[in-house]
Amino acid sequence: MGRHSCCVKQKLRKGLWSPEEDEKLFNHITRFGVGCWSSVPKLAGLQRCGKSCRLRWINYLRPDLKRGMFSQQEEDLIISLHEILGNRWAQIAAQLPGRTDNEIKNFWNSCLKKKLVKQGIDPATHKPLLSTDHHHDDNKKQEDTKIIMTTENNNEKNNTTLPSSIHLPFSTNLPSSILFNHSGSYYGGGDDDNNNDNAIIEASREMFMTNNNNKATTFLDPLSSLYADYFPQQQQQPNNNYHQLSAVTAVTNYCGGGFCSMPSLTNSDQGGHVSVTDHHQLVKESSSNNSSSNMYTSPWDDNIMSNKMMEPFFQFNAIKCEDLYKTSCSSWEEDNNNHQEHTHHNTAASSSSIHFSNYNPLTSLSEDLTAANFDVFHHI
DNA sequence: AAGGACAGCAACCGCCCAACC
DNA sequence: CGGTTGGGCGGTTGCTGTCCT
Repeated sequence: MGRHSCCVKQKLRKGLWSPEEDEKLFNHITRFGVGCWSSVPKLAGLQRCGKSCRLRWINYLRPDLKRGMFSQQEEDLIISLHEILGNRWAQIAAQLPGRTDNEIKNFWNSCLKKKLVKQGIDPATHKPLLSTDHHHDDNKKQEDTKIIMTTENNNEKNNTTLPSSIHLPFSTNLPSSILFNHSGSYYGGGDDDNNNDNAIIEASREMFMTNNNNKATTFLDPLSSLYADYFPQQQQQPNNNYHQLSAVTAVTNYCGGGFCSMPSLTNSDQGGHVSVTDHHQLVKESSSNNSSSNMYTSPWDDNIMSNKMMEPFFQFNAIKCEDLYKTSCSSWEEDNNNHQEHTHHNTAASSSSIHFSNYNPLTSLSEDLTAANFDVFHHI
């Protein structure tokens, strides 16, 4: 059968997706939904085949994707499912919410397969390898166990090693609900300047979105955990400069067509460098008729994750954190040296849609930093 | 410091299948 | 009923970053 007809057309781009392409696709799908993929490129203004768009959406842009490393539970589940299902990655992926078949397939081929072999298990049959080497025994198993534990311990103790993408453990840092009034004043969370230990974390809880005309609204707050991951010493060095850094929470009005001024929607900059993207989903808990407050709950609440009201979504590019950090913190260079893994972002490529020039890290105000429909609020 | 080897992963390719005409 | 089209899936490739010598 060969190539799809949609791919036969000339002048179709191939290879890595640029942030601009991602944004176009993201805007299109969020606005019109997933329909006929073959028509998506034309409607979205992309020089890609529909298949490529579909793949990009499913494997990367979809807002419900879980990112970051596989947990031990996920790993075990994949192995178990593979034993039953074989290489039916799509079926395996169906059992792991937020994971794509491609991701699982890659994980299997790059890690799990080798791990099983090391443990003396045939990854194809999940039975002990019939090897002439009878020493795939306790020593090897212990070694493997050690490797796994070391990795996990590192993740827990030392956040300086970032995965290529992060699944934010948001629920651990966010209050269950945050109250704001309609002007964006902050009512909830905590921002105790006298207790700098958790200044970033506490302050980053500030987020706000007004609800317009009883329609769905979206917001994102990528920062409370991003800071914990990006600048872990923040919590260890309460007197450093970091607490003066204000975090920016981008807020936009979904119904107002506000995606147009979103920052880059990709975590893959053009150089293919590592960067971090997170997707956040808003749950508007209360009816907008309740004028006393707008209450938002953590989108990661399991009960709410199944709630249809969470449909609108956002994603946030951590480059913004870095840009802001550079802008705001005089000790950037110093920190930069300590976080080389974090510095590969092509910030120039993706910072065009948001400007920090007017940003005052020492005040607590909100201002419209970008075009219409894109509001930025910040805190500390 | 340089370069080769390796690992990880995004994206493409080719095939299958179902829906539609 | 056969041809066409489009979506889905698994295998594979190739790029990039990291590690190792």
